Amino acid sequence: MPSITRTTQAARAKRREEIRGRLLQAVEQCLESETYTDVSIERLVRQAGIARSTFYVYFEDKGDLLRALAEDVIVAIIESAGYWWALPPDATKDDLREAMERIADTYRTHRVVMSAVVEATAYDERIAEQFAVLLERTISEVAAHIADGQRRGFAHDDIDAQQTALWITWMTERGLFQLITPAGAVETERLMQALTDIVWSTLYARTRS
Amino acid sequence: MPSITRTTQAARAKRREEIRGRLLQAVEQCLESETYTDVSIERLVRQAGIARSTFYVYFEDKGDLLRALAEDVIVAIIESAGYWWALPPDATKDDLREAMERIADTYRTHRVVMSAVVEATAYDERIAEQFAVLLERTISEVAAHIADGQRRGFAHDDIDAQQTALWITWMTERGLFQLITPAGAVETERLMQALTDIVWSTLYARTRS
DNA sequence: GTCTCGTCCGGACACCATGTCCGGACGATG
DNA sequence: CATCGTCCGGACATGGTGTCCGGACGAGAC
Repeated sequence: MPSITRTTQAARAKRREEIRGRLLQAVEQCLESETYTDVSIERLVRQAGIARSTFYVYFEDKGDLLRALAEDVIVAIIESAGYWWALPPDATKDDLREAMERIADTYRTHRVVMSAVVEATAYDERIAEQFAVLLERTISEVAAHIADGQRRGFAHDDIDAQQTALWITWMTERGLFQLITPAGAVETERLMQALTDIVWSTLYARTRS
Repeated sequence: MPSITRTTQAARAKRREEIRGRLLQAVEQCLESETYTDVSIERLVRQAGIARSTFYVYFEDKGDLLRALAEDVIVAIIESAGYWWALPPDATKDDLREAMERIADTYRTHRVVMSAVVEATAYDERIAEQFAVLLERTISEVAAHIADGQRRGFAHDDIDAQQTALWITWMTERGLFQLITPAGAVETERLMQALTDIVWSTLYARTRS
């Protein structure tokens, strides 16, 4: 007879979550000192203190683990980006800058995972797909924001909402990645101001004067 | 006694170039049907019709081969981008669009190699370095163009030339990559028009009226 | 107290790609 | 015919991956 007490199941689930959490934590630690590509499952499980064979009980492969890690981060980014399109029609340039900086902060907070995701996106199809969802979601939100602004008169009506949304999203994503890259000895404040200026002059400038 | 006739040396060099060329050609062919990461040296040399051991006489590794391939392409891109900052002070928006489209054409022409380079940049340090040179070179050219325009009155003087150049370059690079990516069922014309609009309203718009 | 179940460990295995090395073949030169 | 440069083919060590299995162990079941 299988032992299916409620308490047993709960205990099992808890233990499962505990080990799963150890793995997620371990990969973040590994990513502090190594590139995602360079992280081997061997070192990963040693860091987590579990057997290599056990790893495959929890995740298909390294990519699966990263996808699990990325999910929460992507949600956080989408949420923080929401402050932009929630801006009121009469928002000032400073309001826009603050919204942009909020997104940048989220990127910085999750810098380790985001770097790995961008890296893996280059050659792991499934991660690329997941990342594409983030991009597409953002693009459609930006496009909707522009179209809404055009109807309500706070955005230029002679621009192509869809295509402009593409470029602005690509630009922002790429720039934020540069922001969290080790090589980037960038001056964050001036950088974010410049991004704000570009978006402002592209979308709103001529409707305020 | 070693045989070092002039004709011998010339013949040897020619043969060397011939094999080297076969390898460069083979990798381009492989990249038509496979990702850069998925290309194995085994298949590569089979495609080129040489022995695997011979490969290592010509290149250190796969990355070395790609770097060799990328060099020419990068030169071509820098050259085509030059048409932008060579635009006269009284250039129209259409002139700008044509300059942008020229860059896009170059990207498309070298789509196979550029895709591989962007992919490899994610995890191959030395290729990343090479790609960074392209970016930095472009950024400084754009920055110089903006600064020049500010002095001569054809560009907005209330923008940060350096930081704006960063964003515009990142945006363009990322967008052009999307343009050559298989997933991108993008409408090229509208897309390039939108890029032109963004750059125009950011840099020049208020100086012409 | 013993049985059984779920779970994890440790190790073995086959597999694959990489980079190095070497002996043999071959052609061109002196 | 000896020599040199070059390429081929194959062997080898290395290191990572994903799968599999026997054994251990704790916690309920009876």
